[in-house]
Amino acid sequence: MSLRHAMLGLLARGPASGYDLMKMFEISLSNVWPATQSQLYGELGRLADTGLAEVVAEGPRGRKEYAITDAGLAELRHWITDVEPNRSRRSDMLLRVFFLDTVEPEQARHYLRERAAAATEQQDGLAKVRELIAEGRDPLSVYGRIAVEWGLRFSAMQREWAEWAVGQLDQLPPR
Amino acid sequence: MSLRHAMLGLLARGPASGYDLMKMFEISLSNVWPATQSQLYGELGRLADTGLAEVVAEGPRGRKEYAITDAGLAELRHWITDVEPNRSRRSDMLLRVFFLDTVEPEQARHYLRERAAAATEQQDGLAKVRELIAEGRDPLSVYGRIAVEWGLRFSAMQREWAEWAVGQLDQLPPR
DNA sequence: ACGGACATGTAATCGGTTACATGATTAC
DNA sequence: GTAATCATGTAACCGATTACATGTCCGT
Repeated sequence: MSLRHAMLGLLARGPASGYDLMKMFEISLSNVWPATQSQLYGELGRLADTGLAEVVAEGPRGRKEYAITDAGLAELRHWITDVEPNRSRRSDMLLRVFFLDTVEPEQARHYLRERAAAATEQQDGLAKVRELIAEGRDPLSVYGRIAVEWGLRFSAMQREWAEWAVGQLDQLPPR
Repeated sequence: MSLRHAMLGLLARGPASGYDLMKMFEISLSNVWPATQSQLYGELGRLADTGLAEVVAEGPRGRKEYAITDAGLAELRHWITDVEPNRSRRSDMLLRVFFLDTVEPEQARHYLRERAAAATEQQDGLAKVRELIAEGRDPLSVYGRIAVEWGLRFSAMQREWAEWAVGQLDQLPPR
């Protein structure tokens, strides 16, 4: 139930409407926990029903502003400190590697080179993000940089791995 | 629709029953694309309906052995070479990092140390797997080693990142 | 004879995606 | 006036998980 906790996390920074949350997800959480508009409105209702958030203001166009409750904050903290993060993650990229023996070695090589290129691209994008948030000693900046650093290290690892893997293909017997 | 392709990939190595596939998923694919028994039987039916696989033998206890068809092999190869892998994905581990400012710095430190420990554990497990499959120039061994290497590099990266991140927390102002 | 492995299936539920549907307010 | 943005909601569908349900064969 991580969507619920992602929403509680954002609401912990201040009251927001469904529409506000939607933009926050797009801007800062899209790489870590994407969510659709439908999902957000549905879950906001459930959050209010279970007392983890409440409507604190109504505005134009039917706008409803929600705030996290004490129970919601407690639930958020419980999730962060007491719930073990999921270990395994599905990867269709890696799944293809398992079955690369069903295509020509030349296509396998191409596949791995493409992975390296994609990783480089991602790395370049994140490097720019890091520059933008290089300042700030406040908790939000510090934790933001830690998250971005994960992405940078991940894409660097993936690029190096893919380049190494291309070299490994020389071991293959002629087909 | 990666489950379908994972199954086609396994069937490409030879005919198998639902029960056989189940064990193969548990043993070799559980870290990359877990699947449940129900899912496998359901998808096997659809694979047969759409002509990507077919029943080639029936055995005791109602056992049905499936083989990949030419259409299935074509679909598998198409998926490997022409379909772009999903780039990023959901990580509740990283999501928690975004909201570490809602708990005490000491708990944040603990969270990150636990990530480092979990990564070390995973790394040790994979190192043992690598030893077991160190031999072999055949495609299956080569691609298997490439996949395991990804896991090793990933867990190494995660451990180093988590250790680095703990150090970053010294930047935080006293709470 | 019996237990463990082999073997297949269905139903309920859940979280997520896509598409549909509607309308108010604001800036130009 | 009108286009962009703000704003909320519902319905259908899909893939994955959990639980239920049933029965057979093989080794000891």
